[in-house]
Amino acid sequence: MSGRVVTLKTKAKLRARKSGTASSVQDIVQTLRERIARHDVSPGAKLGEQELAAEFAVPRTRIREVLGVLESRGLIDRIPNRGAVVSRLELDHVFHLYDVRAVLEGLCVRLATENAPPETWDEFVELFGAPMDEFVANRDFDAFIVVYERFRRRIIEWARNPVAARMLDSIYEKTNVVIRRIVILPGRAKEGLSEHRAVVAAMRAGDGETAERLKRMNLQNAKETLRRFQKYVL
Amino acid sequence: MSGRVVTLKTKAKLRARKSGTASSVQDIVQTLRERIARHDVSPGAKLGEQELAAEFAVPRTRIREVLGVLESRGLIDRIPNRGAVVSRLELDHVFHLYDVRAVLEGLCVRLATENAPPETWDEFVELFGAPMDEFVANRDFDAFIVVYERFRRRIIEWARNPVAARMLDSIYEKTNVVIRRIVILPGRAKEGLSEHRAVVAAMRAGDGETAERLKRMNLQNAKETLRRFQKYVL
DNA sequence: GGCGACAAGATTGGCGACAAGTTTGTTGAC
DNA sequence: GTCAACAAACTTGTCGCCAATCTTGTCGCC
Repeated sequence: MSGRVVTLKTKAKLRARKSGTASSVQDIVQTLRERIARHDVSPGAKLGEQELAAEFAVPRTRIREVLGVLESRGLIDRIPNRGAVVSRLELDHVFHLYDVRAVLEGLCVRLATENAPPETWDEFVELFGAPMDEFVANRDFDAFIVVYERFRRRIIEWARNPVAARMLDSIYEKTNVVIRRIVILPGRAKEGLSEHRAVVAAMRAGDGETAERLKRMNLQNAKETLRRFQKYVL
Repeated sequence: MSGRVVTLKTKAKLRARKSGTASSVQDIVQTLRERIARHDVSPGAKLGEQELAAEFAVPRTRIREVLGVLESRGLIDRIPNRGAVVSRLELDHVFHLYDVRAVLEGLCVRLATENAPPETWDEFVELFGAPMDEFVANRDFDAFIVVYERFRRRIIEWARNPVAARMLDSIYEKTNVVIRRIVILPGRAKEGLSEHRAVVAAMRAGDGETAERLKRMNLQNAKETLRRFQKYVL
């Protein structure tokens, strides 16, 4: 009896030592989320339970729970008795996501304008000026996107609406790849930049309603560009 | 050895025969969802795993999975090693839900106006006329709400945007109770009715933008009423 | 009498083993 | 040579057991 207990304890220790610390469900979800978002695993690829269990050195039950979370977020599809595959992004679905994103970001822009002191946006008046012009001229889209995401996060932060924040998060994690493909489309970065200047100006002036309308137009335009160049994106 | 196998098979058969068919995860989720939405179990009530396992005659593991789904939908809170309780609706949270609901339903109203043939809305021009007036006069709020929900479902159906549909669904399942408490507030039913007449009229005329704006105003007004009478609602 | 500590009971968490189903590879006949 | 049927290996689905943690009740001390 005591021998068995020792065996269990030993196993636990071994596992803990072997891979540093045992990964929690949340950790694994986060890792896989990033992989899917960055297309490290391509859509349609199969996610085997045993495979993942071996990689993360955790029991299969835990992987199963992870896959449940990923499924509820709509990142993977599970077919009974056949396993889990990374969801494919249908073009129609992307359009649906963009329509929803437009109204939600519009809402957040308006709320943020109401909640934040106007000086908050000076930083972005500055950034969306000369620096971003230079990024566009140099085709430095990485720097371009970094600034965008910073703006996005700041808006959500000041909107102070966790419900909207959660929903937008689930949209971003599905469309991250698409966003990167849209900005490199001809003329889109420049166009998006001037649209954002208008948004930020309205926010700085404290005009939430206008900022909302402009933000929605901005995303409708992005969607329209996507529609025109869909052959090159998906 | 073979005796053990027989035991297991016998048990399975017994379970299958005893309770008809074994409930699937989805079935149990649906049942609990309704209970929570209808306040059959009050917020703050504890949901014991063994208790539920006994009630539905399924292994505890399945209940665990069910609780996982309910948690990801935000219907329950799980405290490690202490169990699951039905989430309380904070007033602030309700306001956040209403802001998001306003823009999402606004979107759906606009899309539905664009997608559906105008005659689609004749049914509701009719219903929102004399019949609903009568319901308000008689304080028949149940009939009143039935018509509203029919309208809501029709809008979502014609909006043809599964993303928005899903998000609105998760909002409704949390605010169902609140909706019922708002319509009985003094004057709110009558006010809401006239607002809806305007919405339907715009939809019938094919003016999606106006319909969207009116729908958003409608929900902002509902929220405002809720704010004024918050003491009596929560 | 009240408060703190300890032990017993109960509940949740984690895991490995077994069962069911699917895919793949092989063998046989047409 | 091709197709179908069967078998074996592998993958997913289900379940019950054991460990960890919290709750509760009791006892002893201040």
